[in-house]
Amino acid sequence: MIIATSNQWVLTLATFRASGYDGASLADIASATGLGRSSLYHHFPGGKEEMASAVLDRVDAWLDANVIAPLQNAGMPAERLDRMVGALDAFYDSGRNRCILAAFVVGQSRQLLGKRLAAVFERWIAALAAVACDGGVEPDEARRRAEAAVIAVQGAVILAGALDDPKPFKTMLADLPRGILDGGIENRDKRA
Amino acid sequence: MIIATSNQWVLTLATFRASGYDGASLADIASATGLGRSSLYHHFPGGKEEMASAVLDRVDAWLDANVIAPLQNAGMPAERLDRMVGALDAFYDSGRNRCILAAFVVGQSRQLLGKRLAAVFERWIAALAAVACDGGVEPDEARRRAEAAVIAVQGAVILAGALDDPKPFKTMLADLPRGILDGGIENRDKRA
DNA sequence: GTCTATAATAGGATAGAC
DNA sequence: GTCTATCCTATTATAGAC
Repeated sequence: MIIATSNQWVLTLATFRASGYDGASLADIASATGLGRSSLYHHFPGGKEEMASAVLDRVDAWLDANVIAPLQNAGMPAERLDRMVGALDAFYDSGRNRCILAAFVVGQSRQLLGKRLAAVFERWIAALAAVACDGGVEPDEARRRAEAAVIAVQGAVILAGALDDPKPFKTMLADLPRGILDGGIENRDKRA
Repeated sequence: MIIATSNQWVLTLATFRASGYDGASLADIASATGLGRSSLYHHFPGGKEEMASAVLDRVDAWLDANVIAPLQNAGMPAERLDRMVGALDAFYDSGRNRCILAAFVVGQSRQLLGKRLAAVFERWIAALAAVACDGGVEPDEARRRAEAAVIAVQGAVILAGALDDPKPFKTMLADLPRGILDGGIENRDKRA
């Protein structure tokens, strides 16, 4: 299927990101990818639901390759976190893109994909908590900081989108490693 | 208009919150409020767009009365923040409800209401920053902490919704005042 | 694998009786 | 102020030619 072997899945992702599941019509997806509506059904007999699921498959794989794996690689905790930060900066275009996970938590897609969305967040949080543990943080506190980091990413994407200004997202990303390893941003205004 | 003078606007709000603007059909709103579709048009000749705008009016008023005003009232900064925390806990039902602002940032409602959504966030951030200033925080840092607090609320609602678990939201709310006044959560694991 | 054509339905909106 | 009936368009989905 073409969406699995070309960049067209990125265009489909962009459509769902901007419009949500309910707001993205097949005409929108057809227009974004350059395919006819019938061609979409050839690749995804299950219709829009299968398209959204396929996009989530790709996002899942992207997260594994660009977030989970780098967090688990060798290196100092701070270096591993920096790799994740770089990947997130690209994925969200420094805050100019919405989050597909947040978009899918609303409306019909919540019923269709809710379980998978929870699993994605759980995996991300677990990988972040493991890095915090490697950095010497107690397990319970590591989990709290990992949740806080994921919360910060999601919230910053919302705020940057609402204000139409990437700054809050950039600030959040810059503070993220310290939040995991030092437990806060208490030293930010004292740094060089 | 009945939605402005009864609790039916809350039911309309709930529909938009759960389904987003594009996902909430007039049949859904009619069913939630108990009104027929034509009755809705009697109150809102502008259709769904006007209904969403009216809901946002009410949310705006709710924010003024329950968040902005308490933050500006007399009292210690910590007490003012606690009042906001209590209001947010009720509004989001301890994390079981989605955020209408986040829902409206996606899809068609973004085009319709984007400017107003930005204004709501700006007002909220400004009020929080003022409290931080009253607590002795420098203006630039106060603004950063205020943004971080709003980000935390938005992100925690997303995560709690995705995990179908209110815990991340409750943890976030408990840490919010410290984040504003102390600049982080560095003392959480040391508290009683 | 992509297209045109077309069905079938859902959604937004209006008219007019009561 | 609410209802029934209706219109129109958008949307999902399918059939079948190429």
